[in-house]
Amino acid sequence: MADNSSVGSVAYAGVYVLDLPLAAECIYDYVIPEQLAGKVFPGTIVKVPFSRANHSRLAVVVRIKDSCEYDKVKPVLAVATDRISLDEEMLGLCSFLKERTFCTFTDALHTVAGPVDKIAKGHLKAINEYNYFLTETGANATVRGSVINRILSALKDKSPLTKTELKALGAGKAQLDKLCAQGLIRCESLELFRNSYENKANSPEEASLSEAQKRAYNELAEELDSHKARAALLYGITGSGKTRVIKALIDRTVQSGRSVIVLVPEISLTVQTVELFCSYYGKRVAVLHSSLSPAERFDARRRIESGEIDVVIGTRSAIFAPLKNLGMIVLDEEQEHTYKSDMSPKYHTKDIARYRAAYHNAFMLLSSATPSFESFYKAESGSYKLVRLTERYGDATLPEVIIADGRLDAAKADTSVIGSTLCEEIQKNLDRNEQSILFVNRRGYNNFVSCVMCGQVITCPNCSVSLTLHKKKSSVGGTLVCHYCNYKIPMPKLCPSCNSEHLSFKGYGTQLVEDELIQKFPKARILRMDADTVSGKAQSEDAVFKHEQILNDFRNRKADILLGTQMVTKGHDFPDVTLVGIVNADSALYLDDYRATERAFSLITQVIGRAGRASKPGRAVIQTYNPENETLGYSSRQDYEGFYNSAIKLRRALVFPPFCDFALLTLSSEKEHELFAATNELDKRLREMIGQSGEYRDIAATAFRPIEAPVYKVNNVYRMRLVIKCKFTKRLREMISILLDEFTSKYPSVLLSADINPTNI
DNA sequence: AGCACGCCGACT
DNA sequence: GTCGGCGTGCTC
Repeated sequence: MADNSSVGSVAYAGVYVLDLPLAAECIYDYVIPEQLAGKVFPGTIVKVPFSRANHSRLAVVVRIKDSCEYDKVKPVLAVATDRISLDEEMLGLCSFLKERTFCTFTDALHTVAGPVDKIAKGHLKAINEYNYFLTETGANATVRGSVINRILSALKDKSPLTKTELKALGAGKAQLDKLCAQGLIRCESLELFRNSYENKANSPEEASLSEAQKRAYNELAEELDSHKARAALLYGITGSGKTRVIKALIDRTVQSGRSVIVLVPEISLTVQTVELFCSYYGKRVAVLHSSLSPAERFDARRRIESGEIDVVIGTRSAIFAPLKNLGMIVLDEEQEHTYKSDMSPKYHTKDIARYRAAYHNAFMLLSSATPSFESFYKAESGSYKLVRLTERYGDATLPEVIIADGRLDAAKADTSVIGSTLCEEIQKNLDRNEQSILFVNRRGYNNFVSCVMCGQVITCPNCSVSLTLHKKKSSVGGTLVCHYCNYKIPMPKLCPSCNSEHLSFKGYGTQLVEDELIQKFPKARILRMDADTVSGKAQSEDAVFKHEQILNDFRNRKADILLGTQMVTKGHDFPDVTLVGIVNADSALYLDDYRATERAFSLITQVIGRAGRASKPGRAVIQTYNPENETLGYSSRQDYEGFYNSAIKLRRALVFPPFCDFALLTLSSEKEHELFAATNELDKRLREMIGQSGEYRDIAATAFRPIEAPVYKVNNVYRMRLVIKCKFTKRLREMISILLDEFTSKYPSVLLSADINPTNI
């Protein structure tokens, strides 16, 4: 134990020890020994002795103080690394994440600063390019050993040469080291950054802004120039040219010497936007997204930290890009659910953006054609500046929307998935040699296989969902696939439970629609884009590539019809597409989530927006059995504000977001009995806490009864949910923390996690 | 008595 | 998480 009664000022470091479970995590105090005086600051990564065994552990210093109540303080062992430390903003972000998402400090640290522990241990290093120069001694030297001679004469021709180039001449590491030691050559290492986007740089033509765009730009520039942590919502209909306005604002920010983060919902869906920015800003831009390797990610961080980057573009984790002097943060398509992290820490990018904007006095710009109700409400009520772009740019006009009533075909006993109206429109497009896009909500062929005799649906043995049939065009057999755990079996010929050969196939996905298209339009060239055609694994690097390839093929007119899932609906600009079809709008409209209509509106509006983006007029065919549906009406008129005004009344009346928050507690376990016991006790304890005489009766929260998760079992893990309607205050966070603490120790086999304002309820 | 095993609680 | 402490219960 340190003797802290001696003279002089004794300093203590308050630290978070890494890799502790949530229950053990708190700020531990360690005394800073004399030899480390002046070397330990908030943000320093240190080694400390921990637990009875005093194993050396990594820890992050979060504060320095000159006294300490605890009487058994141990000393800090050492500064773990000088390669990396956290600045004030990063430390603040870690605490912010920990407090609001109930994650461990270590989880927060990884999210904010990357694999700090690996970097500290030297597992992740920059790749160095070694350059060898000929010294004066070397230039005058005459050597025989044939390899050495070759090295020197090569360097006499051209200096420097890289290690790789010299190795090609047969030079080994030992020989190079020896020559260096003899002073004949000298070596300089240069950090080499792996940057896969570098080759995308070129100089595109500058586009000038339309009058409407200029007005929007001027209004937003005023907010940007204020150097205050202001926020604005750029609400612009599809095709109004929001990206041009944003580009102009980025220019302005960069010109004023400040940096920018541009966030996009998904890189593979926004390749065009990313390429556009890369081409404008060249080497001053860094691209960050989830399919980068740890090494590429590390390099990108180094480039950003070194100050050579003005613009970072990326998906949600790019919000943590360590840019200094941030001037603006843009969230493009701000309503997209991908901005909410689905893994611990379950943060919302917008909250982090607000934090960083406040820290830097930067401007936060949200942009969307179909803003989230939360954002539009804030814009309407004045906390965000609201800027509208209400006309399509250039000659483009809004597409004509045709609602195709599926009941009419059904009455004619037509069981086709592609109804008569949509068929006619596709045919017209094929005749005129114009392109069409079809949106189908689901992948696979049929998503329900059941037995006509015994009624059993073939389900996944690991999950409580039906298996989806996947098969090649018009072939027999095929594979049954679970879309949750990827369990696969060959399609059985007989019912697995009663051996009957009468199986029925219901529900359809992209593969069946593709098949039907081939039958109806044998001459049409069709491209299908869904998770299966893009790649087996949707998140691999390959996926980005295949994605791009399909889209490029379509843009280059190698196909007449592009058919696919959500992927086909996002901001791609296809000038020759004059028809879009939504094969089944009902599947989006009737979900039991309170935000289902909001999402359906957004989806349908986006799909419609794909048609007629250039000078040719476009049409959109929406197939539905509910042509009178209100949401459908609003989206077919592209009337966001009408939709918002009607829906917000209901939200207000029911006290739903944005007028309240939801906290979702999920309990999961492989052991169903223990899950039940834990769920009941959690329910009881929660009601006690917020009840009449409970210690948290002041927080005005309503707890709903625990229910099974929408998919009760996934990968043999059972899941129960408990929803609390509340205001997300400090008191509420405190209560949830206590619940989490109590339960992790009491039910070790049950995992309890909290998610604030989850994307689905 | 001596030790294997499992549960619990502490960790600055 | 990881460790040690300590109870239980079995074995030499």
